[in-house]
Amino acid sequence: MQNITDIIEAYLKQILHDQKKIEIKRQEIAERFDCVPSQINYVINTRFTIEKGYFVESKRGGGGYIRIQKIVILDSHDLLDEMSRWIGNDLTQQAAEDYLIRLVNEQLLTRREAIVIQSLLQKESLPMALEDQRRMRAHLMQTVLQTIKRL
Amino acid sequence: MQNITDIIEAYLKQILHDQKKIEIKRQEIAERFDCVPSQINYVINTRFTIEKGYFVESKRGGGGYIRIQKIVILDSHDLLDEMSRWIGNDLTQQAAEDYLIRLVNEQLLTRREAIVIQSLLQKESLPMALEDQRRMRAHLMQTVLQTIKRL
DNA sequence: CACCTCTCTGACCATCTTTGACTATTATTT
DNA sequence: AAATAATAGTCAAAGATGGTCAGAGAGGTG
Repeated sequence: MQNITDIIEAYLKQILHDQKKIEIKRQEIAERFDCVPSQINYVINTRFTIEKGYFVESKRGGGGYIRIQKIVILDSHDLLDEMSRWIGNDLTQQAAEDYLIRLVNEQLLTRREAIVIQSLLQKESLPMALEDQRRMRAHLMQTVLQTIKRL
Repeated sequence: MQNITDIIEAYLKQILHDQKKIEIKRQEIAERFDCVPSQINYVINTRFTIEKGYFVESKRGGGGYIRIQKIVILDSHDLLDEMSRWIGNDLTQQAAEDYLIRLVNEQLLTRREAIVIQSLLQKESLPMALEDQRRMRAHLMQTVLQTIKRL
């Protein structure tokens, strides 16, 4: 946890812990952590994705901003359907892990369950060409989502 | 006990004696013991395997690490290893269900966990020729058995 | 000595992070 | 309306780690 990305991520999440939404100025954050502005984009693109449950908006030009919100979906059924739609028929290993973590946070899965599922979705478990792997992973994840509904 | 592998192994295990988990930087350890970085991989691959009761994770790139955890060896590991042997690389849907029921009875899985796994091993989840399906199912089940060890 | 197994090394690969030049968009000023 | 200023976005290259693998080296055994 000495790389800037993790530090900035922690900083933003800590704020989001108290507030549901934050609005930052890219340049300001970059200055505060002494990094280039595009670093902030990297943090957002890798740590505040839809898979992880965040919604990001931004505006350029004078008075520009980046706004980050934690997505709250009250009805778990809806969350499962949303996830299903997001996934479609293509899913990377990283995205799968992010979704599983989200499901654990939403208490739709236990940590143990997520670990087992994750192990089945990792590339070592899907011995096939990369493209097929992602399709297969998506297919299995869809099954998981449907199964959770009946648990 | 004069070769570097043993020395590094002892060093790491001594730390693991006090802590359940350690996180190292490959390069740092290599420097400390004056060896090439890949030596660390050798140590890990030969001395910190799942069979020996260790679980290892890592991350590359800036802020990368290697994390080693000691997992508790249970008697039930024998059962898991036996099942693994029985299954080999071919598993029917019915047999899979039977194994899962057994695992639930042995309290190695919860009912919910078994249901999720079963849903992933059913034929609808494995869209491929029947023969491949059975091989794939066996492969996934093997993953499950290994994963259970570190739950 | 011949042979086998375990260890060690280094070249090459894969993945994640950081940086900066260039681009796109919006607001403000002329 | 056009020019300028103020922001944010994109992308590819460089940097920072860890992983793999094949071959060389070392130690033991018949």
